[in-house]
Amino acid sequence: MLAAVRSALEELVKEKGSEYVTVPMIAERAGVNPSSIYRRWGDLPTLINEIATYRLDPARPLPDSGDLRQDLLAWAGELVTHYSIPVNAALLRAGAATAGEQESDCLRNRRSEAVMFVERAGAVIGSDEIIDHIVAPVIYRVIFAPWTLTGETAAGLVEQLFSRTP
Amino acid sequence: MLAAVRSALEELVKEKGSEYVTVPMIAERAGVNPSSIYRRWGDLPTLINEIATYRLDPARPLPDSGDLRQDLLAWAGELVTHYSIPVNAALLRAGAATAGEQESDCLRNRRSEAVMFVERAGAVIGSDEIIDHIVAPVIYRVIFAPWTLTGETAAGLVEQLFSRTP
DNA sequence: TTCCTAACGCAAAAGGGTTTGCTTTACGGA
DNA sequence: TCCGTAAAGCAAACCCTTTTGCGTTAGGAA
Repeated sequence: MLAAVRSALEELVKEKGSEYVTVPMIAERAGVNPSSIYRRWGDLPTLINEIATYRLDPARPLPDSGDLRQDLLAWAGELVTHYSIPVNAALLRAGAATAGEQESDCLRNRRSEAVMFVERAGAVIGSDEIIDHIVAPVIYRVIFAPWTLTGETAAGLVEQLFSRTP
Repeated sequence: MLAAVRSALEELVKEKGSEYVTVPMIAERAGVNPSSIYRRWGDLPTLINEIATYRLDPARPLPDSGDLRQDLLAWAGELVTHYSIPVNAALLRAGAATAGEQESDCLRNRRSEAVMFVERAGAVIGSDEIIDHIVAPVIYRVIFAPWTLTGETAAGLVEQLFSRTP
């Protein structure tokens, strides 16, 4: 059932936007009963939040070429590719609405990945800078200006980050 | 009526989060009839989007000291101050959910302001860089990690932007 | 002042979302 | 195999949201 609900939600969120999706809609598309969804998740925002979280597998292998810049380039490209898929972008937007005072899972993973890169490379660059100047611009574009997200976005951001004076 | 609805929505969005606000709630708090809201805005997402837009007055005077860096610093500080107010942050998050294929008004203004700075200063820096490395990090923090938004955030970002090799 | 129009209040009705009690199914351990 | 438990289906009831028709009010133009 989880799988059916997940893909139903993904489809609907892409088709209509998360504000216009309802529990009965999801239930019908998933071939389950609305009451099953209510019992399991309580309400729609909770459901959306949970589904939006289980994306971009935290256990996937990270780039490890030995060169920080190379790795960041691959990693950023991965990020862009992921959110270029409309479903993922829509879920991110939905997650943004429910984010708030505590860190949302969506991005905790991104932060910890950034920390790992930095530690592995020996702090030539700060993890905050990776978040501010690579992750943030990408996420910002995904949410507010998806059409500015291109194949060159990732490379451009990494290059700018590395062109700063040391 | 617009004013009453606006402040009612702002209060409720701050109290409950935008997902849990309904039209009748807003109507009651604003002292108006729900049907008036429906006739004027059509539905809740539209209302939220419009209210979230009319913030950070587009007609306000922009910093103009003659020095680009100085101006950007003041401008970024304004942005941070604005979104440090919980109501404004909540409205931004709500707006994020409804943003999508066309540019949301929330940030069109920011973009045009950036363009103005660049033109006035004679293109020593690109407007895209201002968006990517100042606006985006701020907005990202507002939405996903509000507690990382401090008094030094704006200054730090501007400094980093200017420390790049020309 | 009078008329016209647009916006709002009011109330009833329609529609859809949510809750709830009960039944049925599926799975795992005696 | 035979329970016992947890999850899901089903259907009815409940409640809130949304729509709609109509009366009222406010503001502007003749």
